[in-house]
Amino acid sequence: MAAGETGNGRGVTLDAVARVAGVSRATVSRVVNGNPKVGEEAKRQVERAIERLGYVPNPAARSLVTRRSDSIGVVIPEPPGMLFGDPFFPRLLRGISAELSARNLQLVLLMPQSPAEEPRVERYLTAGHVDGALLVSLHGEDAMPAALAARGIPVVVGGRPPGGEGVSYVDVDNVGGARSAVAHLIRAGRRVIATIGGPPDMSAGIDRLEGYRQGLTGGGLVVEPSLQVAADFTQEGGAEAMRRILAARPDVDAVFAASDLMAAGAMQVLRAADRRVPEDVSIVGFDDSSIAATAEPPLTSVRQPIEEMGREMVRLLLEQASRPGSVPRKVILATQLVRRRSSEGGPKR
Amino acid sequence: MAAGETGNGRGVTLDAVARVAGVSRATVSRVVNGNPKVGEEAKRQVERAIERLGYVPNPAARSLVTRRSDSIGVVIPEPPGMLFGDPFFPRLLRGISAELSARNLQLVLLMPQSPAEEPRVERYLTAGHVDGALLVSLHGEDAMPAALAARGIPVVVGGRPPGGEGVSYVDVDNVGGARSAVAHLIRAGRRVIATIGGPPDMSAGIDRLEGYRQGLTGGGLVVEPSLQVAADFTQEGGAEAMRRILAARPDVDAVFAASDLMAAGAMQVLRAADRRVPEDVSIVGFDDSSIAATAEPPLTSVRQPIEEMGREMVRLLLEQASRPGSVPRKVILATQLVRRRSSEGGPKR
DNA sequence: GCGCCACGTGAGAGCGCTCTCACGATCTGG
DNA sequence: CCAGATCGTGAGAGCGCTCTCACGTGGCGC
Repeated sequence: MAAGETGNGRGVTLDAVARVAGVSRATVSRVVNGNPKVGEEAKRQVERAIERLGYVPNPAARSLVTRRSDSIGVVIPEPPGMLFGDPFFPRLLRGISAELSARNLQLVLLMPQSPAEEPRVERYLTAGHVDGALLVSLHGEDAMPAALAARGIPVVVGGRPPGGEGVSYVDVDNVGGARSAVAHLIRAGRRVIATIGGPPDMSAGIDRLEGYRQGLTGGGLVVEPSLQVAADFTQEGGAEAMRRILAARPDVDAVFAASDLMAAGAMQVLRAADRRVPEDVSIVGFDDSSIAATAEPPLTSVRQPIEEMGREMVRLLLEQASRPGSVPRKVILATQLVRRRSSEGGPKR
Repeated sequence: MAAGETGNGRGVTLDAVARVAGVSRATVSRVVNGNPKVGEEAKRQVERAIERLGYVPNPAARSLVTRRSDSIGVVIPEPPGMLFGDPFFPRLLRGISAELSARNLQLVLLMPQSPAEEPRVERYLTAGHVDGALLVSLHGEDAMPAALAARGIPVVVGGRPPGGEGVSYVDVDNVGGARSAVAHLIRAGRRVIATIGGPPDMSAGIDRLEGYRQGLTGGGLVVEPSLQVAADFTQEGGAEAMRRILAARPDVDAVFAASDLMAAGAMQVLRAADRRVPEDVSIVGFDDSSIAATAEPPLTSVRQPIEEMGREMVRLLLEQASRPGSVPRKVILATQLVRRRSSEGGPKR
């Protein structure tokens, strides 16, 4: 009686509970699902029986009749996940997970490790395993959002989809973040401001470049092609870009890098070229990842609310699922400039 | 006929396929599941019908009868996941995901964000949603592995569980990695080697400290308490520990930090104290995370095969699931020292 | 030439749950 | 005091699939 009384619940069915409680299956089901139309006495009996038998509903059986799976798929293609070296990925997942578990939904993670695996993922998502899907944005045009939407499964994309905008998405304000970074540099007296951009086929790259241009124009400076170099978000790419910039424009006195990793690469090159940061060249990165605080000097960077992005994706998805056929919506979350030493003080002159 | 012929498969049942193909449900089921006992002609007909109708099996219905879910749960408690600031977490997930999808299994991610959520997770795992569970190791004693095992659900832990060893686990060779780091420092002529350890309630902390001691002893040096300071794997913790070490042992000429983040913190403090790295003080970290390469000077570090750890966890889990009641096994994966500038050259003398 | 053995196939019984519907009992209003 | 509404409950019909079992049918050995 001490132990073993409450089994593990596996194999205990609704029917068994009903028998023990002396009621019908329907009544037990009502109790389990919180249906108010149950008498006091019956409810008590059922609860006791459930407790005693350690009953746990069989999810498959339930799902079979309700036609819901109570879980949603999160698709993160391999390369982007790794690119942002830093906690981007875990933080996004964390936000998504938090919002999901608050609603008693489960998270099925799908990581196609190559384009070849995408059909598999798509098949999985459309087979009814999930009630909706969250996709993190991908390079260039991606057919998946549209394909899923066409099959009637609710979809929300994280990060503005580079292709069309026929799908709901959540993104951080890349344009605004970049703009404020540049404005900050101008305010500090910098006048020859270069940018190391991201890949031109990713919206984060495109939008941050756009913000850079707006920042210059807004500050009364002119946009010059010789000050713009695209890279790939990696440290090595950032270093290479910085070399090119130094060669073309030795008079550069500030750099806005579209990622912290690229900023770190740029800083190495500047150091090798005997340019002091921030005295000779000011630097601002993007992401406010852990290397920003670690760098020497600590890197001014644009912080993005990644957890919040995850949460918002879930909210948008559920909203979408609750009324099918509604028009795609987009949500843009504000970014924030975090000032550190790499952009301190005015120019040397 | 051009479009719309193949629907999305939702709502198309086995029965519908059977009718179109002119066979029974059983035969269709056989074809779908690759049962060889089906005639050529029938098989062809069925395949055609499946294609035409866009049939996709209903996972819930299948799961209801097979009593398998074809998915496994991965439990990652919040704090540890974030602690290793760097790609530890995504990389592990990537390894797990790769191995899982090769076997056509799905990954359900559970991130209890506080101990209060653990019962929820446990209930989920035992309700039959998953065929097995992968847990990443946790602080101190954790009841979950035992609880799950008791309820008959296969479990594999990532990282040696600090408590008992009554459960299968996969870990990297923390002891060996730390030992080789210290051996490397000794070989370079260092004699006063301090360590900044991890939390003493985490196996990674314990084992790396043990490896440090073995390294010293193996190199003919003595283990001195004044050279050992425990921290929490964070950069700030590493900095604080370094200050303590400098105060107690100004003669220190090398530091083995149990994480790269702590090594970075230590380097900042050394720089502030006008000690050159590596000339005055050599440093080796652990994890070989992205900040190791980014640091200035680049940080020598112990690399761990994280993806492989994920893959191995899956293998072990499936092995365990295939024969229930088998004894717990453990798998230890080798680590590798990656040399960079932070430990270059001999001592200054 | 007859029994026997594959072999391919179909009928049908569930898997455990939800949900509609019908029913008796109790309550309300005129 | 009775019609009608209200409430709690149970019976039963599936949800879509797998799998056992039994049933032809043809080929083979002796």
